[in-house]
Amino acid sequence: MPRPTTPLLSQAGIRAAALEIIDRDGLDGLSMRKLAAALGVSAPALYFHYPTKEQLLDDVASEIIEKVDTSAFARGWREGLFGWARSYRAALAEHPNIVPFLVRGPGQRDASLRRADAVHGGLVAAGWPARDATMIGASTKYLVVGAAMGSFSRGFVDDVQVYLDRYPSLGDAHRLREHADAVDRDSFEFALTMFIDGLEARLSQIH
Amino acid sequence: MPRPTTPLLSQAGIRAAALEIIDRDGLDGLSMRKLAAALGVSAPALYFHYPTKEQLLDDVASEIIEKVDTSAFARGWREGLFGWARSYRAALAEHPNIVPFLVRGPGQRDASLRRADAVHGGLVAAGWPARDATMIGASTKYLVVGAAMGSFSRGFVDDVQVYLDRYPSLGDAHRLREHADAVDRDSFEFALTMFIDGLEARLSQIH
DNA sequence: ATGTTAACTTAACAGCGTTAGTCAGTTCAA
DNA sequence: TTGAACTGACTAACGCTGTTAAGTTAACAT
Repeated sequence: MPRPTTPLLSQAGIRAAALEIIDRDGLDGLSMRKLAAALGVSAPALYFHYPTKEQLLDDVASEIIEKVDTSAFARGWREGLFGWARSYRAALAEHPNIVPFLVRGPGQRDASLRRADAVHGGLVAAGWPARDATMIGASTKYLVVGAAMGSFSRGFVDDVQVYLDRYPSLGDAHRLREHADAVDRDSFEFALTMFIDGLEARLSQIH
Repeated sequence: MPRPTTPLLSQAGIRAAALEIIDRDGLDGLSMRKLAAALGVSAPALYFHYPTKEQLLDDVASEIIEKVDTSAFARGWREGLFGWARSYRAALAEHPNIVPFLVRGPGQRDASLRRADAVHGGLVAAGWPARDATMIGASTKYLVVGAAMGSFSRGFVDDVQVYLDRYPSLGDAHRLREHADAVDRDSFEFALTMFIDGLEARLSQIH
């Protein structure tokens, strides 16, 4: 079956199938052979569309970052920071399994750099010194990434037996997971609020 | 060469060699064969001492977490939080390459659970509501993990060409790296301070 | 009509974690 | 002192991985 009339593959289709597998089976659960099988094709066929697995994952990662919204800086630095952080976290929480990969290259991914620039610009425009703006951007990223890694880690306890053995009275792992998710979500909001409260006090000291 | 007079391998020796390789070649750079070669032994010999690579890494991770110090809570929650966070971050920054693995199981690793308990206890003893204490612990971990992932990411730019192509005027990648490290360190301190300042305001509201 | 490119195929390579089976040195019981 | 059991290594091999090479034919350009 050589050169079909209408192409079987496209970059977008490959990305979508890859992300689906990652969401379902984890980052390690994605192999080129499995991906090819899901697309009804042999593994080397993928290499006609993507030079390496790394490049493919990089594109998937960029697609996710592209959803992060920094527009809230139009309503002030406080709103901007909240909006960016929440949107960033939400984007990662939607695909927790890819986070460990996604976090590798935030320094070099274009979509990330554009957003970092927007954040920095929004902060400086609101009266923050450039050096503070850099640290605020980095700090917020720490919170987002840290929280995202938390929800990523959760995936490893689907191995629920570990918990059931330790807390035999619990019995319902679904509840446990939901609880952990809620703690993570609340803790993130908490951390973000405390951090921004601290920032506000500092800014009022500066001016 | 079967069963030598004095054993060639020990769990501690294997862990040390593994960590050395991880520090030098990255997490993906560690293979059982390479590790065995470094120890002057064949790969399957390792399986006599460790049942899986995962278990080995888990032990290495625990060894690192074991260095995290929570004793500063004896001097109050503020000092405790600062001390814990800094010690935690320092422990991870010493071996950035293992961080992505280390972060996988903080919920199940015993060394982590013990420290989480100490932190929670220290906060509650200082007058924080239990629910807040949980969120404070989680939030601080987010900052530490996020910052650690940042310094982990740095490893991927040893591929300096990426940067040199983009900023040809820079020319000295060593400087760039040091600069990034400094930004990370300062941003972490900044984030931690802002966060704890926010906490202090909140605690004074509670009481 | 012909040559080139495009999009797939199967076969294969080197490396991975891991298992099976073998073997000699050590330790302990009879 | 001998024999059995155990220990700590070995080589060979399995199935998996990302990736490359070579072959095949449909589609497109001249």
